[in-house]
Amino acid sequence: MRDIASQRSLDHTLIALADPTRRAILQRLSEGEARVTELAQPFAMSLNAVSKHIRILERARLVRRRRAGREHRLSFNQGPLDAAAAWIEARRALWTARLDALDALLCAEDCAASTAPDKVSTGQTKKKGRSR
Amino acid sequence: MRDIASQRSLDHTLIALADPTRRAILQRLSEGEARVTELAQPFAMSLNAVSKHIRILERARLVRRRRAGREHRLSFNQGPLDAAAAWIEARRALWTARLDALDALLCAEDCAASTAPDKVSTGQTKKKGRSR
DNA sequence: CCTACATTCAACCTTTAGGTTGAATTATGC
DNA sequence: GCATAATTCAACCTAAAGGTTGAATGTAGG
Repeated sequence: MRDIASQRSLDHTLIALADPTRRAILQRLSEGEARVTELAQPFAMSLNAVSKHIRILERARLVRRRRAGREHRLSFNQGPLDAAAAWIEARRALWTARLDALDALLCAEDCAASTAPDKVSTGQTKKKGRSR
Repeated sequence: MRDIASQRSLDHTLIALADPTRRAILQRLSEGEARVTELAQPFAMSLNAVSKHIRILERARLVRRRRAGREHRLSFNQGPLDAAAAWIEARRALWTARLDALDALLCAEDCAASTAPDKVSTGQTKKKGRSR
């Protein structure tokens, strides 16, 4: 039942990352705090548009806001990236495992049927040329 | 000028990942090939809806299609995940580097100003309790 | 051949994303 | 106090996402 919440927050994180403007903002913030106007400056769009992007980054908790008088200091928050990276890594691991199993199978066949063994006995079960 | 293309493909990858249905489909496919109907079966939505999700996964090149008679065999393609993981890792690295630099600064101050040195001289410049 | 299956295409609906402009809010600094 | 700066709020637009249903396509198999 905790799954459904982390599902949603993963959604929010990935949605937030899936836009070049927002990725640029995050890039900037990963180098240090900034105000809204500063963040908006490099972009050929209204301040309002950037403000909305920031809200989406906040929804994903990738960005935090600290009100300091009339200006808002935005800062990067790494946490959600970890979850996203973990998800991606898990699929990669699964897939790699599967390909390795396949390699093993193919190699077993090869080893059994092969009539021209060229450096065959070196125990090479590792992932090698498989397309990917 | 190659950047703009890889930007777009990163967009497509992250957009594709930013939906729970599509992540579930990818999860399934990372365990092995499947047909459209098989993929659709676990979901409480029309076959058509799933078909559309698959098209988005194909646009991101996360899924490949092999027509075999009247049925289409879908398979997982890991490549785009690598790019996404790389982007995420780069921001994490930047951020971590920055926090470490900050820690170093703070520690330098602490070391200079501290009047109640409790195990101070142990050369602890490492990242420790910083929030994250 | 003809039916039944696997899949997409086409048209439609509703919600959200991404952007605009203009007005409201709130703090600063003379 | 008052102009001005830093933000957001509100209303609107257009396009895309995510879903539906119904018809079209193409292949399989008795």
